[in-house]
Amino acid sequence: MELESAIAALGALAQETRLRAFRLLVRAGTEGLPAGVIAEGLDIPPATLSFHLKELSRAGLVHSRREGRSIRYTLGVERMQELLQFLGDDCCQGHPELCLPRAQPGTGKSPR
Amino acid sequence: MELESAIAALGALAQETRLRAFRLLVRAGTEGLPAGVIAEGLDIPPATLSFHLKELSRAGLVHSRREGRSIRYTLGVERMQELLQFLGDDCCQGHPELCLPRAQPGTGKSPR
DNA sequence: TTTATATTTCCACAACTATGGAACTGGAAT
DNA sequence: ATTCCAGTTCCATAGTTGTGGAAATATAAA
Repeated sequence: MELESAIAALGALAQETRLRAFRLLVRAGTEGLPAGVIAEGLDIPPATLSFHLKELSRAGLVHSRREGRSIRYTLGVERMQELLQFLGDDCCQGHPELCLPRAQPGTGKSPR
Repeated sequence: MELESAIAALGALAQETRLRAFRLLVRAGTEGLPAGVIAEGLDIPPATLSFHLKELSRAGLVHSRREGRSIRYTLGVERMQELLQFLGDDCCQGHPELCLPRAQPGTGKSPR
């Protein structure tokens, strides 16, 4: 991953509304969620959500497709993976134990 | 990790100069680097670097200590780990293979 | 074709962020 | 004490980002 795309991805996530939307999509898994459901979940006006989804989309962190009259958003998994990889790069090569989290079952507070 | 600190960390990294400085520190490992060396490596004026290091520091992504007349910066490993963990949360609980990168030896282009 | 629903685009305004020169502070050397 | 060196703080300025109402667009239903 290039520096530029990493910056775009990090910038996209560095904002409350977008980070929340992103996490909803992380949890929604492969089927994703329609914009309206996200707006409702976050309790923000549609214009505002649309602005933020566009930003996440520019960064490649979400994808969207029309589905009847709604538009369904899904997580951009590849980009997310690249980002995590990128952040860990080089650190891990010297000290894997320090930087990369493992998929640890019981560790996380899950976000609500 | 809380949403707020995640936003602070992501925001701190979402800027070219800071992301570069951060990566220098990732590669520098536990001994870190004095500010002057970073400024030189990034080729920016000290006032500008100072501004950015402060930002990284506010986010907990770097630590600093005076050492003679220079100030040595080191990676804030714990915070970095928390952030990676946070981004993977919930995704991993359903589909570990999708989200978390493993420490893969031959995969990375190393950043320069 | 008219009407309703879902979402986006447009726009203006306020708030925040980055840049770097100049002045300042802390520590070491003479 | 004075001078030098490393880094920080201060400040003005330019640029970027977030907000949400109103208007526009696309699809589906009556």
